[in-house]
Amino acid sequence: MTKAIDPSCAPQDHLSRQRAALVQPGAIERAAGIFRAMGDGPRLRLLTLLGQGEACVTEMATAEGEDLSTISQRLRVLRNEGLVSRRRNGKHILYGLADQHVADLLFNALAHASEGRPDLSRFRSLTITKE
Amino acid sequence: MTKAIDPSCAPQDHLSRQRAALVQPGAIERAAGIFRAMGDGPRLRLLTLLGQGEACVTEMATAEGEDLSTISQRLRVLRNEGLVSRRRNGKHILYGLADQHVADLLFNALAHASEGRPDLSRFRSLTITKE
DNA sequence: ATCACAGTTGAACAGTTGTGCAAGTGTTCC
DNA sequence: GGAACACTTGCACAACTGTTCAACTGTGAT
Repeated sequence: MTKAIDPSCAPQDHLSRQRAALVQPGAIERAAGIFRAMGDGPRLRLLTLLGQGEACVTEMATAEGEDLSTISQRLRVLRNEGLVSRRRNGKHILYGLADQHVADLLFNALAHASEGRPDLSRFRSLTITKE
Repeated sequence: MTKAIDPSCAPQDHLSRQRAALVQPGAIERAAGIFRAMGDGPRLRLLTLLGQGEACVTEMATAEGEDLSTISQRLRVLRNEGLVSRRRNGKHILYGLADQHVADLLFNALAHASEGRPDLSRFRSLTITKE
């Protein structure tokens, strides 16, 4: 194991000291958890679905052409990271995006992924005007 | 396999039709790839490091107390998703955040993860004023 | 040209994660 | 109460991912 010693590529290493002051240790791990939950195609599709408004599990299952159980499992991951809200409405359970931060994250990534003409203006307005 | 049929929890399913019009199919997969790359503690630490300015691999290795090879492998994942820039400077190779979108994503997630008093104002200004 | 330095890459192994199935809640309606 | 509906959860298995080590590439100095 060849550990690295003495960079010498920068005047002084401003890195390790400053970073510690900027973000508290736990924040990075939690942020990583959020990204990990969003870092899956099927799960991200669910989030974009919810970006257009609340939906029940059955509704999402039909939209995705998937088993109810599968959707529920995906939602569990998103719930564990606090990305979605959940409320019961009679027989159904309605899911939605947890807050504006999540909608922003979603919008930002889609914009970056679309690179150019995403035509997400309608999507953004839909999610922003939600609360 | 119990496929779901007929939601009946919403007036009509506005979901599948609208979503297709909003984001092109490939965008979600690419966005998921971005999130997946950021969804790892060690890799995300690297990005926050780069959020404070460019750094060479050795510098990051010392800051993280890791092997050079390990850091390089992590950077490869970030590079494959277009999250970091790379340029040679003599013996060293300097990495940086690819663009403002990445910095925004990073900032947003850290803000959401810190929930309250992140004190990220300095971080944001550092990354925003970069170009 | 040779040596040291800086970084990359491929392969193998261990740990993690997504999915499908079966069995389990909780709610509404009769 | 009981049946039907709308989910949820635990488990097992396959597929993926991160790390490590060794070998390799490219740059700068002697």
